[in-house]
This record gives sequence, C-alpha cells and structure tokens, in this order.
Amino acid sequence: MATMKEIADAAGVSQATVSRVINDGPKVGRATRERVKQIIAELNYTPNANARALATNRNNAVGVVLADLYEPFFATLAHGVDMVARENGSQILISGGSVGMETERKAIETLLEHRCDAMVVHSKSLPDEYLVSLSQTIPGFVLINRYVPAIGNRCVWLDNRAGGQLMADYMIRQGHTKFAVISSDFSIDDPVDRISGIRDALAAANIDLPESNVEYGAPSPEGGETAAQNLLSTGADFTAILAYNDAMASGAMTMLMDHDIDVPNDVSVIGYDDILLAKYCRPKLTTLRYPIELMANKATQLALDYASGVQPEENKTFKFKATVVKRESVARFE
Amino acid sequence: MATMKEIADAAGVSQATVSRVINDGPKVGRATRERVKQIIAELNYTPNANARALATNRNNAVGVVLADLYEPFFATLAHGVDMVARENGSQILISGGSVGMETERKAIETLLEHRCDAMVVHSKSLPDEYLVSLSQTIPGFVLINRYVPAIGNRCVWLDNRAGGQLMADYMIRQGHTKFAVISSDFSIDDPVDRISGIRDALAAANIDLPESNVEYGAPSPEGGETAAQNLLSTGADFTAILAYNDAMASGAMTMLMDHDIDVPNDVSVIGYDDILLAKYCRPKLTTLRYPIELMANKATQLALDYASGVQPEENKTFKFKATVVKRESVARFE
DNA sequence: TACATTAGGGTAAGCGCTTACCTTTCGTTG
DNA sequence: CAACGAAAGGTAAGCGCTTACCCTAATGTA
Repeated sequence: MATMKEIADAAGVSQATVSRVINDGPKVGRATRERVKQIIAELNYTPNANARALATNRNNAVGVVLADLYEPFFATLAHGVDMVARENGSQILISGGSVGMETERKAIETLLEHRCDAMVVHSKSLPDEYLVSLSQTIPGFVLINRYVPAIGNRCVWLDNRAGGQLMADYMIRQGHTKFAVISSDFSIDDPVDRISGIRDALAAANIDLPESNVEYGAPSPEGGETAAQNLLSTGADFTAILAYNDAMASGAMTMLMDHDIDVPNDVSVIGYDDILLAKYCRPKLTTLRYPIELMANKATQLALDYASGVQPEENKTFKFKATVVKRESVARFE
Repeated sequence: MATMKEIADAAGVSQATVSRVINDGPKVGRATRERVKQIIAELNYTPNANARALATNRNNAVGVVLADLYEPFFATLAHGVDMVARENGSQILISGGSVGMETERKAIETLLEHRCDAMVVHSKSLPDEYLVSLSQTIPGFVLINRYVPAIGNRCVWLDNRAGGQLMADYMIRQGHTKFAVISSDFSIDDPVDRISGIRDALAAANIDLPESNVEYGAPSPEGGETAAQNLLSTGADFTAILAYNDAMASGAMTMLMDHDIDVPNDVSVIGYDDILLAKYCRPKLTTLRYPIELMANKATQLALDYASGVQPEENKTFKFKATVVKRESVARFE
C-alpha cells in the first residue's frame, strides 16, 4: 500500500505538500495540486487513518457504546448516530457488550484506546462517579438514555416517569378504570420510573392498582406472554394492560387472543417504544413513541460539538418526552 | 492522557519493557511485570490503539460495509459480525451508505484508510472487477450476500435460486396449482434469481405462471400492499402468493384481509427472510429462513482467518441455503 | 574452572502522517 | 529601484507505539 512519501517522490514534491493537497490545505499552487492529485489516483494511494490519528491526536470517529445491535431499539440508536456522524464526515466505531458493569466498562475502554474524540454511550450499569470521571477525560463524552445530575449537560434522556404517566392518562381518558401492568424485571431504572409515572397518574384519578395486577417478566415477547398468562391465571380483573415495551405488549396480545380475548374490544393494550414491530403486529399496537433516533441525532451532534471545543452549558440538559401513537390495540371503554 | 513513556519513567524501566508487559510479551521478570501493572493502574493509562496500529501495521478491527442499520436485516448481519469479532478480541468498524456505487465505494475506502485487516462487505452495486481487485490488496476481504466467481472462496452467499425453487416446491406439495408472485423492482440479482428458481420448480411440475400473475413493487409492506392490490384488480386467479420478502408478504396479507380474503384458507402466502416481523404479524408468516446471522458469523471468521494469513482454498465457496419455516400463513389446498 | 546459555532488560529505528518554522521567488509599492 | 510581503513549498521534529538487536549477569555444563 503506497505511502505519502512515495507519492511525494513520484510527484517531485515534499511530503508536506502532498499532505496539504490531501487535506485541502493552503500553500499549494494550482498546478502542483493537480499533479499530486493525479499521482495519487494513479498510484491508488489511500491515506493511513491511523497515522493521521496519531499525528493529530484525534480520530475522526464517533464511538458508540450499546448493548446489542440485534435489538431493533439499539439498531435504531446506532442508525441515528450513524446519520449525523456521516454528515460530519466521521465514521462510527461500535463497541458492544450486553448490559453489565464489566462489558460496559470494557466497551468504553476500547473506544478510549482508539482515542475517539466523540462518544455516545448507552450505559445502564456503570456507576455515576465513573461516568463523571470519564467526562473529565473525554471532552466529547455524551450519555444517551441516562440522566446523571452532575453532568446533566452531557445527558440525552427520556423522561420515563412522564411517559408512564402519559400512557396511564391516555388510557384513563379512553374510559378505562381497571388496569394491569406488565413490567420488566431488569434491574435498571426505566421500569421503575415508568411504573412510578403510572401510579402517579392512577392515583391522581383515584384509581387503585392492586399489586396482584402487576406482573414482571423478561422484556421480550415471551416475557409478555408469560406475564399475561400469569395475569389471566390469577384471575386479575382488568380492561387495560400497560406494557413495559412493545415486545412485551405484543406477547401479551398473542396470549390474550389465544384465550379468545379480543384486543382491543375486551382488553386494550398499550406498548412503549414504538419499534417497527408495533406497526406490523396485529392488531397494530398503540404505543408511546420513544424518539430514540432523534435522541441519537442530538447526542451525536452534542458529542461532536463538545469534542470540537464547544463548552457544555451549565444547568442544561436534554430531556425528551414520549408521545402517544394511536393505532389499533386500544379501544374506548364505555 | 498518560503515555507509555510516562509509565516507563514512573516504573524506572524502559518503554520496551512496558510494551512487553502490556502485550503479555516475554523477557519481563515477575516482579517487574507486577510493578509495571501497578503503575499502569495508578496512572490510569490506556494504550493508544492508533499508535499501535501504526507500528504494527494492523488494526485489530473488522470493518463492515452495509447499507443501513435501520433495516433489521442489516442489524442482524452486523450483530453476527460483532459476535465473532468480539470473540476474537476485535472491534467492529461500521461503514454504511445506502445501496449505490459511490456510497459503497466510499464506505470501503474509509475502511481501507483505517487499514482494517478483516473486512466483511455487503455490496450490491460495485462491479465484480473492482471487488476482485480489492481482494488482492486486502487479505481479509470477504463478501457477504454476493457471489463473484473469480473470488468464490471469499464469498458467503445464499443460493437464491434454490430458495425460489424451495418455496415454490413447498407450496406445490401443499396442493397449490394457481400461483401469483410478488417480487421486488430493485435492480439487483436477488429477485431475478428467486423468480428463476420459482419458474424452475413450477415448470418441473407442469404449472403455468402467467406473466399477469407476477407483480413488482418496492420491497416493503407498502410495496406488498400495492402489488397485492394490483393482482386483485386485474382479476388474477391464484390460491398462493410467493412474496419476495417478509415485508412484502405482510403487506400483501393486509391487503387480502382488507378484501375479506382469508389467509391462509382462501389464499396462502409465503415470505422470504424470516425477519422478526414474520413472527409477529397475523397470521404468523410461513417463510424461508435467511440464515444471515450464521452467514455473518461465517464471513467474519473467514475474514479474520484470511487476514491472519490463512490461504483461501481454491475452488471453494460458502453457499448457504434457505429453509422453510412453517407458521400460519400457508394452508393445504385440497 | 572456563565457557556457553539464557533470562531480563535496554537502545533506537522506524510506522506514516501533520505542522511549526524556514526559505525562496516574485509582484508591489513608495 | 530598494524594500517588503505574500505565495509556494521545503525541512524536520514529533505523535505513541513495537521490535530487531544488543548487553549483562546469573546459571548451567563439561
């Protein structure tokens, strides 16, 4: 693979000049520039990004830490990062690892090794202090889907509590009064926050949510099926199910329909996330849109800005809210 | 950010020794090794991957070229690459770009700049010769989802013709004799190959497929809806629809059901790909499983092997076949 | 006891770029 | 016409690692 020196020799100029041509720098005459470009094309030269990164001490790549591309949610997140990274001429470097302290730490470590100036990090397990300390070393460090007060201006997050409230309120407005909740048993904040929101809304409407009407399971369709089954077998009384996410909601619907319970006429179901699946399952799922792509865009832009020297503003944060997407899984209850 | 020299000074050893410690190299005494590790931890040192890549002329990252992470298909592909890359201690570097000569070329270019030793490339637009020439520069170059005869040993691909044949045969065995086909109007080989396979199977069974029973559309649910609608409005006569992919199949089913045509009892529908959607739409889609994750695993392993000096065997290729996944959208026709 | 190993470690030359700082050459200008 | 500044380009010192090669002292060996 040709090096810059070879180009320089072939063109009869110095390496510096070649470098200037490549980077569209100044101090190169029109004719020289053309000639060098010509030679570059002829010799099929490709600059070495590693050498460049070393020399400039920056690597025009934005690093992404996430759990698993297989999850449509993360794929969408990655897509959102990719879009704005590409607009800015950067690559993305994905470093994965299932949820878990060690894998997450390792994923960040790797990005650090590559000296990514911008980093969009999705971490549920790492302690606040660690993240705060990272943000001191890495100018372009941004968290997505998490709020750490000390570095609120580096957080792009969703107000899950407000989301929970919203979904409950919406169902209340549809006339429902008997609720069941299908939540995730993952030990992260999200399910807790969402349920808090739900309880807030129900309490405000004077509606009781018996503990027996709350089921926990894996945040997957199977988890949703099991949870719904549990609800059915304990004879819980409800006309509306608030699910932790679309996957669980879809599983729950399957189970209900398998028991000849009509969705939405007998029981209404609302999901959370609005992943592709919500549009394609039957009945189409009414859900809350988690604007993850938008959030990823924002986070990336932020990371890029901070990386390039923009100072994070004090007391600022980037909170997003979910919105209701009406489809077919919810009916008015008269 | 601390450098190796600082560690060396702090530990009172040479850089070389530090390097050896980091790389678990020989020639370091037990005591020294421990002391250096200690200092590394204290000073919070992270090796610079760029410098290392420059010095060793290899970058332990496998590059992936694909169209769009947003598509579940590509997300699964990326996931498949990620899994085996991680097992081998490599990162993945994703370089995207919608289908199209220029974006694809650029995506590869970027990976080249980073001197990825292993590359898993999904390209539909680039000409064969270009890909062949790339494979000469990049030892770890592997194509996924494409077969280029000259470098068959670097191709991990699906036999689409056999797939088409399989889906038709399966439907024939279910007793169907009147077929319609909904295909994609994308100008890539896949739809063409699949239809060829279908025609082969039908011909072998002496079944006619009138040109008017073949509709083309965008490979999306909407495209499937439109195609099905066209079929219905031209009064085509069929009891089985062979769709280009699950998205189109699902769209077609929607349209059929909207016209009070029961799936599968009036018309059976079979898809292709077995993406998540197939499991979640109603009725659940009978389809062909496209083992893309498996293929991605294979491709990555191959790329890594070739990159590390394994010589591609002559006259070898990595052809995968689709298999039928039976769900609910196909019924026997008596 | 004399000599060959070998374990442990240092030296320094790159890897392929970028860039601060010179140098040269002209066209201007007072 | 001398002095000057801009334009065009060269020089060379790194960036942070790896690694071939060299050196020393301790251990083994005949």
